[in-house]
Parts: sequence; C-alpha cells; structure tokens
Amino acid sequence: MSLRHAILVLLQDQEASGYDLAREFANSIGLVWNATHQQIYLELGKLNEQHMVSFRHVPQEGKPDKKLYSITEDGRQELIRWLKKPAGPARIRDAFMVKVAGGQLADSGALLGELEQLSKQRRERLATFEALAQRLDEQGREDNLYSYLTVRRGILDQRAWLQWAEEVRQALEHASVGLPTS
Amino acid sequence: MSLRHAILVLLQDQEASGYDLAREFANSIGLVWNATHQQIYLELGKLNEQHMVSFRHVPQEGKPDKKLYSITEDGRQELIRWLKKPAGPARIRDAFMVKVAGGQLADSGALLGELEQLSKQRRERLATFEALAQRLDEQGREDNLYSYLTVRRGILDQRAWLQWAEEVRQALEHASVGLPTS
DNA sequence: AGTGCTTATACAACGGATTGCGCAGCGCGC
DNA sequence: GCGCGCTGCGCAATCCGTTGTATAAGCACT
Repeated sequence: MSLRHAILVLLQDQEASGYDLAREFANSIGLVWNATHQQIYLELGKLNEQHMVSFRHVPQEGKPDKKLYSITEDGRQELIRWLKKPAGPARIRDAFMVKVAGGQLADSGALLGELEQLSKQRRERLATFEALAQRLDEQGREDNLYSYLTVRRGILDQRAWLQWAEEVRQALEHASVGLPTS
Repeated sequence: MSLRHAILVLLQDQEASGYDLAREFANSIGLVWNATHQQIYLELGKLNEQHMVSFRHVPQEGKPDKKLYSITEDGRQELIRWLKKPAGPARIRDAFMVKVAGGQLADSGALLGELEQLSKQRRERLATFEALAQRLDEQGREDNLYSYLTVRRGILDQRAWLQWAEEVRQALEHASVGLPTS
C-alpha cells in the first residue's frame, strides 16, 4: 500500500485539495501510480485520522468550498521511514499488450486501429512531458532534480512505446496484406 | 477483469498447470500483467466452473501430481469476444518511481544502491529477452509474430529503463558529491 | 431551456488482489 | 540430520480498487 506515500510526496511540495491531487494523478504522477478521486478522498480521510496530514477549509465563490491538505510532521516521518525500506516490484496491468500476445485470434485491422489511437495519446503525453522538461531545465535543473528525473522517465517511456508501436504497425500491415481488415 | 484473458491467451498455445502459468507470469507475461499463484489457482477454478478451461490429472513421480489445463471452445469464444472490445488504459504501480519523485527526503546513497540492484535485474531480463527474440527470429519471425512483438516490447522497455537509470545515476552521483552517502 | 463540462466532496457495494497460512515430497548442500 | 529451495496445490481474511450514485454551483454552448 503506497497510494498514501504518493500523496505524501505530492503534499511535500505544496498544500493541495483532493481535487488538485486527482488532477496530478491523472497527469504527471499517473504515469507511475494511478488513482481515482474516490480512492484519493478516502485515503486523505484516513491520513487525516492518523494525523499525517491536516487541512483547512477554504470557502470559495462560484465554486464549492474546498479543503486544502498539507503534510504534518508525522506524515513527513512516515514518508522518510517508507523511503528507507526497499520498494516492491512494479506492478502493471496492460490489457492492450495481452491482446497483442493473443493476436492470432484477433482481427489485425481492429488491433491496428487501437494501436493508432493509443499512439496518439502517447504522442500527446510525450509533447507535454517534453515541454515540462524544458521548463524545468530553464529554471535550473538542479533545483528541481527529482521532478526533472521523473519527467525524463516519462519521456523515455513514451518514446520506447512509440518506437515499438511503429514496429507493430509495419509487421501487422505486412501480415494483413490481402486479408479482410474489418 | 482480465487476468482470465491473460490465462486464456497462455493456454491457447499449450496446456499448462497452475504452476507453469505462475512461472510464465513471473517472466514473460509478467512484464505486462502480473499475478501470484493464489490468484491464478483461484481463477483457474472459476474458469473451470464456467467451462472455459478443462483439465486432466497427471500423476508424477518424485513430484506432486499436477493438473494440466487446456482451453475449451467456450474459452476460445470468450477470448475472441474480449479481443474485440477496446482495452482499458494500462495501469501501473511503480513504488520505486514514487521514491524518486520524493527524493528530496531520501538518502541518495540508498537510492543509488536500489537503482543498481534494479538495473541488474533489468539487464538480466534484457539478455533473456534478446536471446528469445533471436531464437524466434531464426525459427521464422512470421510464424511467431505475436510472440515476437511481445518480446520486442520487453526489450525496448528494458533498454529505455536502463537508459533512464544511467541518467539518474549520473545526476545523483553529481548531487551527492561531498554529502554523506549513508 | 436543456445538455454537458469543470470544480469539489463523499458514500456504498462489489469484486479483485494481497498477505498469511497450510500441506506434501524430493533433491541438494553443509 | 537439518535447513533450504523447488515443484505443486489450495483456503481464508483482509485490504485495495473500481463502479455507481449523490449533491451542488457556475459556465458555455445550442
């Protein structure tokens, strides 16, 4: 269980609402650890009970009130404790890859279509990360070292995926010559 | 829920015991979808109840008896049905990356040590995949197209990770000059 | 006026996944 | 002779995560 630790890492930089965190999970950190808003609100509740975060109400106009959470000293201690022990292996659930592995039974045309769609998403993400990396670089890479390294991971990951997608595209197009594509 | 589909994909090639599947999940397919033996045995039980797989008892000497599972026609139909509908987004839980993101609070020395350990594992995996790819290539890439593509994904993934690790190593070594490393 | 998106929080139900435990025999090294 | 690791299967408890639903206000578009 380290959704809690991912949240604590994010709160270390700045206080944030559950909604803010959900957005960050959908973007940057989402590449590495994903979570929905329901999960986040629940975990924030637990973290609060355990005095690892605290919050203050912020009334807003035109928008619902929000709770801005910040990390407490207890939370920081828990984070440090967690950082010391070795991380477990990464877990992934990539349904599309399972489909490729079972591709003999699949329709190449449909697979190619899905591949194209996913490639588009990856290219967009790559552009976002590259822009972010450049901004961090201009601000001084050293000051944002860990953010910079995280973004670099994202960039290299997208590039590797896109390169693979290109190989798949060529292989499938070659293989489906003369076959019905829908 | 598509642990079941990953199992069906594996059984499509050949019949296997729960133990065999667990090994495959620990290696090749594990890169894409991971599962423990408890999960696998449970799912095999369910798949059997739903007539998507069948099994035969195989008594062995020197080793416990095993159950060899194979996919049924119902199972194949279910797989085809599943392959047609779009795959959900890939999900990951990479605790080590969360640690890097929160690196300011971490000990660079410890982080470097962990990085080195993970790099070793990745290099080993890369070697395994490269050997496998070469073997498939020699056997005729077309006949094993989907296995080949899956392995290629593994290779590109390991390479991207290792490249990133090298960047991290350089950055952290530079950053920790003069700092206590333990 | 109706539809849908964004901001913002939260509960309930269910199913998937992890963790812990248990059984069982063989082979290997110390 | 003892522990360790591999092969092989399985149950039970609990926790994590997904899906569905709810409320509530403003804004933009049609």
